Amino acid sequence: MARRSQTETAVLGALSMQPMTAYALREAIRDVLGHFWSESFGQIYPTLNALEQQGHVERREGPRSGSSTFVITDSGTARLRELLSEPITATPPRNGLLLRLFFGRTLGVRKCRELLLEARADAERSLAEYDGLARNLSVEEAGTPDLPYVLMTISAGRHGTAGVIAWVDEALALLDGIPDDDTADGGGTTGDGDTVGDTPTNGEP
Amino acid sequence: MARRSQTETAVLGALSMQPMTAYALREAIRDVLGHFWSESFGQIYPTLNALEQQGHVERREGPRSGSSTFVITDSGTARLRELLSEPITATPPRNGLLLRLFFGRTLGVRKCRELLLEARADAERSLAEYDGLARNLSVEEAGTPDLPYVLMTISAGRHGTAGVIAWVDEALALLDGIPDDDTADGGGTTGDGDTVGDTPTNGEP
DNA sequence: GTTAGAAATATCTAACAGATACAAGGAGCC
DNA sequence: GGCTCCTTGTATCTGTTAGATATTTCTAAC
Repeated sequence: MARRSQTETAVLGALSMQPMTAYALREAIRDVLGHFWSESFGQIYPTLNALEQQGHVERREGPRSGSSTFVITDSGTARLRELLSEPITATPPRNGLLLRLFFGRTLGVRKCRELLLEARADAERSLAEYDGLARNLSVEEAGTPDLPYVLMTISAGRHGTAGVIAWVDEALALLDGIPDDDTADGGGTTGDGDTVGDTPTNGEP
Repeated sequence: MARRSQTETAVLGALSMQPMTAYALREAIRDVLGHFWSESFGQIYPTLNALEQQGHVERREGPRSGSSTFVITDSGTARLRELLSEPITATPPRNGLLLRLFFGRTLGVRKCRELLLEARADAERSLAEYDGLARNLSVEEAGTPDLPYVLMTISAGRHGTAGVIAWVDEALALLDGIPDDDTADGGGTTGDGDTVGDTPTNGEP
């Protein structure tokens, strides 16, 4: 049945926790699911209209004139259960950091090192964030039936990030084994323009 | 300058290693960069045409009539270096597994456990793949200047996958702490249809 | 020699991200 | 009061991308 809209699942899921306006929906998805999911306005509005037509959500009077709050219906809840049970559509990978490192010989050792250090700093920042979040929620939301599921997703983030940190250190060690002059930009302080232009690709007789 | 086509970078990068037809390009991207990058035909052909017009690649006689092999030019190499130096455009996260687990109370404990076990099986499979790949390349490509960079990207896959495995075990432990009857589908052996339809959402007096 | 499949080119649709435009109401400021 | 800025809120448009699909030619098996 071709390609399914993933947005539908996220929207129904968010509405299953609380009725909201489209705007609040985006905020909720960004703030709560943000570590592993994202939606844009361009998707949310058409999806809400479609869901309304199918009777999966209902439009109610919003907090101000011209605004509407959306409420999930029984058929919407059933639909959500259905969507959650569908096989996972894997999103094709697109890791800009790894793409740059793969062509690291063209990019140059120095820039690779910078990218790696930056990645580690990012990872350490979000690791602290995950830890704080988990600690807070465990206290504030203790006993909530959703808590273990939420903690699961946070744990996923934590482990992923820890993996990144471990990897960066290994990658930096690998980088240290490469002579600087083997690159397109061997650490020259001026931008570039001297060593650039050839890299004979191969020359083993 | 708004949103840049990431495809351009991957295409130029692949052509920087070897001249290829568009078809071979897709194959190479899938097989070599597949662990962290993906491209589709729908992107590759227009991108090649644009790159040709800009003089970054040249079209040569292909291996059969009507087919063409693309060769990167000097200006293309320079362009690649430029693109690699651009700031990384982060792809918005979209993890279908975590989305399902987050709404795990709606999905049901049993299905969550299935998803987690499946994820671990996948992870173990690709972990073995990464290890084998790293071992092979270290021998076969020993001394190639690109080797350390390739090993870096493989190491990233390894660490990420190892993180998934560690996480799954933690998540399964969390799941075990949830009583089965707290869910929408408490382990009934028949598909569904009996317990489905309400879930009073809360009922603690 | 005919057919099965791989190599190869090409296009179309739907999904999606991000930017942007716009309106209305509240908060602070002069 | 009038001004501006910020937040809430709705809505659309463009460019990017994934994946499906149609079509042709070459190769190899039968």
